[in-house]
Amino acid sequence: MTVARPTKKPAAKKGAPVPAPKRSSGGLTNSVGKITINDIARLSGVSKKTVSRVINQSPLLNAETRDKVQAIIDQHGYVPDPQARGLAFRRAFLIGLVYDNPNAQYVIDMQQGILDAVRGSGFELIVHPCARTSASFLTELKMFVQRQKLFGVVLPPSVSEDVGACQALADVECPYVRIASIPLDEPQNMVVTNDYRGAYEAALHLADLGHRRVAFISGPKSFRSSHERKRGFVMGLEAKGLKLAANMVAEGAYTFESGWHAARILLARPNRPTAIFAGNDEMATGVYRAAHESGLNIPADLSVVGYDDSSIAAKVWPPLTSVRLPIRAMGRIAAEKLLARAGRGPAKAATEVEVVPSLVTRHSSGPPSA
Amino acid sequence: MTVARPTKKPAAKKGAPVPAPKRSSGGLTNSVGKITINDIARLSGVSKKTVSRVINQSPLLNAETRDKVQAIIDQHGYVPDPQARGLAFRRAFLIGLVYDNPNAQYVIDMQQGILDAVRGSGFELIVHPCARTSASFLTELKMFVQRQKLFGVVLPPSVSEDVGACQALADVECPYVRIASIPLDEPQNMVVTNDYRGAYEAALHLADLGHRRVAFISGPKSFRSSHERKRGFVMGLEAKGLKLAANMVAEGAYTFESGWHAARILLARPNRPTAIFAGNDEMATGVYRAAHESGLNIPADLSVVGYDDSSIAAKVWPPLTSVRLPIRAMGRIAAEKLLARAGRGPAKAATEVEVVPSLVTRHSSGPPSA
DNA sequence: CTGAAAGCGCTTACAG
DNA sequence: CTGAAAGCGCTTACAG
Repeated sequence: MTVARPTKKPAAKKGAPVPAPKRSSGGLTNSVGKITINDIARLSGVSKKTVSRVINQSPLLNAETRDKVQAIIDQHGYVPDPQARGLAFRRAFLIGLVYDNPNAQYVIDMQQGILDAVRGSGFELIVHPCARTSASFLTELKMFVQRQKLFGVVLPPSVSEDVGACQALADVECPYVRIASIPLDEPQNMVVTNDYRGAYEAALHLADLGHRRVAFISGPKSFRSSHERKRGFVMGLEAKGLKLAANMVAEGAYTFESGWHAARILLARPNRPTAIFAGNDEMATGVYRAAHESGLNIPADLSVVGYDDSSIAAKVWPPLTSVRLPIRAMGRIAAEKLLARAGRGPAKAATEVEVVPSLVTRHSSGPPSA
Repeated sequence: MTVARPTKKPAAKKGAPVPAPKRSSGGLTNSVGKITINDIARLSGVSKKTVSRVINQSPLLNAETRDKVQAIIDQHGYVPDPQARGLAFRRAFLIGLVYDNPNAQYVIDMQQGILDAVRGSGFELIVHPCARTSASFLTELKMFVQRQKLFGVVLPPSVSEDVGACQALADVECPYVRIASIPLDEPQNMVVTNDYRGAYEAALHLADLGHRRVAFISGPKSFRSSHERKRGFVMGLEAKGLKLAANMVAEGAYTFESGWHAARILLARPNRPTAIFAGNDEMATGVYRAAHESGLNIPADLSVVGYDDSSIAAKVWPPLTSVRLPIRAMGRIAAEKLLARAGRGPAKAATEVEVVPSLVTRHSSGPPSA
């Protein structure tokens, strides 16, 4: 049977000892004609089932047998075919990233983090942007996950807050990890970002600088983080004996334009704020725009603090003070949790769940001039 | 055989006509117990091979038979298992995006474009960031592609310019499409971005505004686009009777910091430029920083033009004039070319290859004050 | 134009 | 602790 295959590999067929294959340059790429579990079985003189046991690290396996087979595997640089394995397992070795997030840097960082976690495990990352508001969102999500038989999916905000999506995934028995401000689910399904704390820090920072009249631009109500960041900010101010006045709050949509618009409104209020905390960096840059238009100097006339510490924060002028989230690490932890389900990866991944935001002080915040 | 499977689907077993399955809400998700090619074959009273012919749109097939089978397929919302299909085809239904690009928005847009192209085709996108400078780059690339049996890969700059990477892909017989400034390969393997033209436009724009003393910050020499953008800029200036002085050129690295540094050097030259064309937006924001530090007002004292029209362009102050590349469309075209290889997708995709950059005029460019 | 057999490369029961 | 058989859901020759 193997005979008929148009393999480019030399010899190595017909049982019996074979000369170690020429491992040219890299040593890992023994040309195109791929070596299979059957080859390894024959070469090590065991059944393919036993090779399979070695691959899957079955515990009930003679150490000697294991080592012998492993040696052959290493020698030939054999790697099992994920497709065939997936077909037999009825599950693909693919992690999905389902996102609905306008922040490109956030998504890219998260992708990197997931890939950090799967490196060397044979898993790969498949991306799936989506529109939560679309009528076919849930149907498409189910289709995607079912069809690809995904091993699991990572859900960053705001998909992570979508109850329907999580229910849909549960329906098709697809493991998921949600990344959100607060624990919305069992620990093994969560990475908590503690937005409350980040916003709390931002409040202390502004209060310590001497600001008394501060404003807040929230994200959309549909985002959990909007509420958490507001709550943390309010609590932080209170800890310093300050209050967030009702007319010092405006709702944005986590976009540049919405931040701009909201800031215009806040700056037009009688007794305008000397500092604005924006729910994310995108909106903070919108605040910059409004300040420029009003002839306000940052930070002399107006202090601005953002959230996310996205790549834009260091590039605007003046550089933006912002709350940093370890996004890449969050992606890594989320993927590790998924792998932990399969007994791969550290077991503690199932419980490690918290991530701590930290304030990065730059030049957009300073003492009030008045 | 099918009997033993713990399917949740009702009836529909044991040959013979069956009641149409309850297509609940969406109609597409008939629960977990997946329907297979065998079910369709039995239900339509043909062999599975014939069903396979319908799936793969075989031309030599009785129209009547085809319609009958297709009806059953539609009725049950049957979708072939990509894993099983891939195993038999010896090729996965996955498109890879192999990138080494620091611009997050660029990568995200490209991903979106690729997904635009594969929508409904059953293909999915798998992402693979890489480090071209890493010693194991080529080995890892080969491993990745071979192991996943990728259907094809899309290569944006600068991986697209890597001869070794293309050779490696050819070695493992993996189709690829390169996105680059100029035709580096056969048309079916290329999407050409015509950077020359975009830079030419930028030159005309600045010359028309009345600038005589203009400067250029190039990308790294290792990027083809660096040379093309410079060449186009020089030619554009020449068309207006201007020259790019040797001391008005600085080399950057397509990063914020490098743009900042290069601009400092250029602005310190005797008889400083009244306009700077940066090789990309990242570097243009660096120019902004340098201008701020020198107390130079944009555009009154210094005009700035960028390249890419990335999302940051509209958010900095003043909004940045930049050359726009239709990145999402580029991704779509690249993926279409890959699908065209399989007879899927429009045949013209094999030849359509050019993309046209366009200048987006904002407020960072104006007439020189002096 | 259509089908029965063998196979893609792996794993899951089931024996021993 | 190890193996022979059957199977995952599809397709490729090979017949007819």
